[in-house]
Amino acid sequence: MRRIKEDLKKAAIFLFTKKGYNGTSVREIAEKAGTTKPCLYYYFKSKEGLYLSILQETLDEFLEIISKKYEKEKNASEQLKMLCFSVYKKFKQKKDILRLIHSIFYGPPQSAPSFNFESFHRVFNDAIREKINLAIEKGEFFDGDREAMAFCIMSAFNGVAEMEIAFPGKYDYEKLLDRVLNTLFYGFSRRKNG
Amino acid sequence: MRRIKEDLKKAAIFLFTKKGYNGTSVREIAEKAGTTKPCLYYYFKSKEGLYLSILQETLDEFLEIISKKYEKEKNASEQLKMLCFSVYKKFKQKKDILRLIHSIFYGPPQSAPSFNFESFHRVFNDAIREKINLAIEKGEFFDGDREAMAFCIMSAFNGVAEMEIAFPGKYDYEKLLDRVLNTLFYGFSRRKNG
DNA sequence: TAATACTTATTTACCGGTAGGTAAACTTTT
DNA sequence: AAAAGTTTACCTACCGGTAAATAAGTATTA
Repeated sequence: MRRIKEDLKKAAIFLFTKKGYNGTSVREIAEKAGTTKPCLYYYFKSKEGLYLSILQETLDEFLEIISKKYEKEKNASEQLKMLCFSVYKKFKQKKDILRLIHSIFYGPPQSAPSFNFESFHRVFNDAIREKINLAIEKGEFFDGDREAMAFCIMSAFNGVAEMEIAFPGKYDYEKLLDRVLNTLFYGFSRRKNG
Repeated sequence: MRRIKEDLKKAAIFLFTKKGYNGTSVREIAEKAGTTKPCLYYYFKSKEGLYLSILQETLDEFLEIISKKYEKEKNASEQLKMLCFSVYKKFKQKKDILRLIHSIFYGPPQSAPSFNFESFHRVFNDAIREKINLAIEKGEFFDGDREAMAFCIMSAFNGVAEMEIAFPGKYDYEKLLDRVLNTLFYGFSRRKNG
């Protein structure tokens, strides 16, 4: 009964993530959902409305994960790792949508209705920065260019996620993320000499 | 006289990079080039043909840059830096097309005709790996997880490029790249203790 | 040199198909 | 019967692609 709205959303996710926004027609979506086009317009104002509601929902889920504190671990670097792995876990859950979001965010400006993803970057970056500050305070990391350190960590995370999107199943990406973070953290660790 | 083919290609680049492949119609391209649609089909077999020729041309330019040896600098880490900055310089020249390529590569599989960009990643990664091997041989870097080190460098580079695409003009990205590489190289440098 | 024949380049006019979107009728639930 | 949900049938606009006519350049011949 009240199933159709969910079915439409699922069908839209499936098709948008497979063929992109412009490459997917509302007819296809309706058909895949086992209903008809006007019904889609009944529940969502437009193709754009359906699309934006999917993006917003996904963004919110991520912001929630990132906003947690991860203070159970004692070491700051372990807290940082927990943060990254939690976001990564969510990423794996929502891989297809994230692929879509990624390509829209970095893609041609008018290739899809515009949506502001900036908060994801800002919030994630802030969370990483906070843990880095803590790590430096606690003497785990050397006191260097904190912005650059945060950038390295975020980029490395992003790199693993992108690899997984581009070459799914080719590596054990969870292990890769672990190795890469270990390498970074070791590099950032306080030196005894020069 | 023989100007039209070039004009078509330029118009196509402008529109594809602004609106994506699916979002751009051949009519628009022809119009912007100051000619007509069948003329486009005269020079290029299809919309897809025009598109692929643009991508291939760009990929080739990058492969050429990456394949250089950068052996003028004495330090391995400086050679590595030169490699990154050379690729970055090319990136800035071709920013719009790279944005398009990026979003296709990481985007939904059927959002545009398929094109194999993998060689870019492989070749760039190999070039970085080679310099890392050299840096370790020469005692500049500690002897650690080389794959992870290469991954960090490539991801950092990628991160700067993506930032520049997403937030153009917001930072001095050349300086950011320098800072980030310095931070990584310092982290990878051989320690006297611990 | 001027008319010819041939090739290349470009246009007009059109094709079938599908895009996003909607009016209005019909069916089901309350 | 009123409200909510769903469908049929349709709209206009545009899509990628092409046939056929035409224009422009070039080589050949008289």
